[in-house]
This record gives sequence, structure tokens and C-alpha cells, in this order.
Amino acid sequence: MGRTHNNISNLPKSKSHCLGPAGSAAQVKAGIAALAGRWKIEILFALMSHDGPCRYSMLERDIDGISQKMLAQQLRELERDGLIFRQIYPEIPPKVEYSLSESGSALREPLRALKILGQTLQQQDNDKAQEAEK
Amino acid sequence: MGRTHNNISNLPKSKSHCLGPAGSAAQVKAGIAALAGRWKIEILFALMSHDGPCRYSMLERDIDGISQKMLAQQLRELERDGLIFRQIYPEIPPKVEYSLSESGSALREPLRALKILGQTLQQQDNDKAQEAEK
DNA sequence: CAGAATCCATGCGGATACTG
DNA sequence: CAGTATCCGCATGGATTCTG
Repeated sequence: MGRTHNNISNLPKSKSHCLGPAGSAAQVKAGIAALAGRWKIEILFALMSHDGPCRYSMLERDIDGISQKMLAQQLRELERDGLIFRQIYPEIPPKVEYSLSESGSALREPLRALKILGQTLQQQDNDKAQEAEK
Repeated sequence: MGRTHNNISNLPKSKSHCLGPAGSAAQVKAGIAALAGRWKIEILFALMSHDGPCRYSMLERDIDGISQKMLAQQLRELERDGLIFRQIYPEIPPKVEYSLSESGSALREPLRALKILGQTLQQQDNDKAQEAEK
């Protein structure tokens, strides 16, 4: 499987001189960092597509190839960043439901924009691959 | 300094059944991956703020803490992904100018959205830090 | 000036096993 | 069911040196 790792969280010094282009970059990077986990996007898309609370096991089934460690970890990060909610039902057997917060839902549009970019990139890749084959 | 690595480029199998939420996720991830380098955002912001062609050495000065290797590498990736242009002037001494492509400029708005998210996150961090200090 | 090349530390993310 | 715990490979990015 492809690559691993990919950094984003930078904030060189970020002394909160928060108005220059540098400060803006830091905030954008903070925003991207919140989405930059190996599985964050897939989790968000799973939640968006189901459009209601999802149980842990359901996410595990929906997201192909994710390990329990990663699912739990990225879920906690998304929760920490306020993008999703986590509702625990103290039952036996245990039940936990995840849902999008408002911040999370607010990402639908930006994500669409990034999807456009992604499509363009894939298109370019295909073009170049075809050329190379000639 | 903080972390290293951070994956994004996933595409578990991505058999181009490109219409389900899974396919969308893959494309969004491709888009994010294009921005997910340690310095990509800062480079783009540097180009955006200067709003005209920038020379290599100017970027090196503007972006605090970046190494030559990283600058050159991420510039090539951005160029490969069609986000920036690279204009070489065969002079002595050498001169190379980088500028935003249309795809790159198209990111201004999405980046603003991500900046909003980043601001929210930083705000939350500050709030929690304050509470913790009490 | 604008890189290319090399070496190396860090830590993300995968796999597997275990638990309340 | 919904996680936690542990071990480990290896890509990523940093520092430094060399070059056309």
C-alpha cells in the first residue's frame, strides 16, 4: 500500500502575530492537520454518508482496511478537535455512537472543493500515465 | 519541533467505483494529500501574499525555518500537482520564478474555509489551556 | 543562485493480542 | 461490543555538504 506519513502541523514559531500571511498559514495548517490523519477523511465521509449516528462496529465495517487501533485513535482525535460527537450508552453489551458536530458538518463544502482538486489531480495522473504508455 | 509524518494518501483499493462515498473520500484525500506536505501551505501562502512570481531565494527568506532540500522538494511536488508554475531564466546567475497556477489560485477560498476551522481549533485549545490553569 | 545528494532521527501507522 | 496495549517497519522530513 502506498505511502505512509505526511506532515502538516508546522507552526514554526507562531507567536500569535496572527494577521500576516504567516499567521494565516499557521491556522490553515491547523485546520488541515485536523483532517490529515490516515483515516480522518474516510471516517468523516462514512458519517456524512450515513447521515446519522454510527456505531463503532459499523464504521469498522464501512471503512475498508482500517485497524481497530487506527479507528479508535482517529475517532478520539476527531472528537478532541470538535468535529464529531461521541455518545456512550452504558449498556451491556456496550454501545457507542458517533455523529458529526456542527464543525464537522461545516466541512462538507470545503471538502467538496478539495474533492474537485483531487479529481483534477487524478485526471492529470491518468493523462500522464496514458502518454507514458505510448 | 512537533511531529513528523502524517498520512493522507490512502486509496485503500480505489477500484474506480468512483461514485460512492468511498470514491469521494479517495478524491478528497488526493486533494488534501497535495497540500499535506510539511511546507506546502506556507509556500502557497507565500506565493499568494506576494501575489506575483517569487524567486527561490525569496521564498527561502520568507518561509522561516525551511531547509533547501524541503523547499526544492515541495516546490517540485506542487509543480507536479499543477498548483504552481516554474519559470526558468537561463541567465548567469541562474534565476527561477515560481507563481500560482489557476488550480493554485482556486485554493484561496477552500483555504479560507480551512483557516476558519483552524481558528476554531486554536480557540478551543486556548479555552482548554485557560481552564487547565485555574 | 538554485538546487542535488547523502545520512540520520523521529514517530506515524500496521498487525496482532488482550480486556471490561 | 468497543476498545487498549505492545512491538516494529519504514517513509518523511531535517541538517549538512557539494555542484553547475
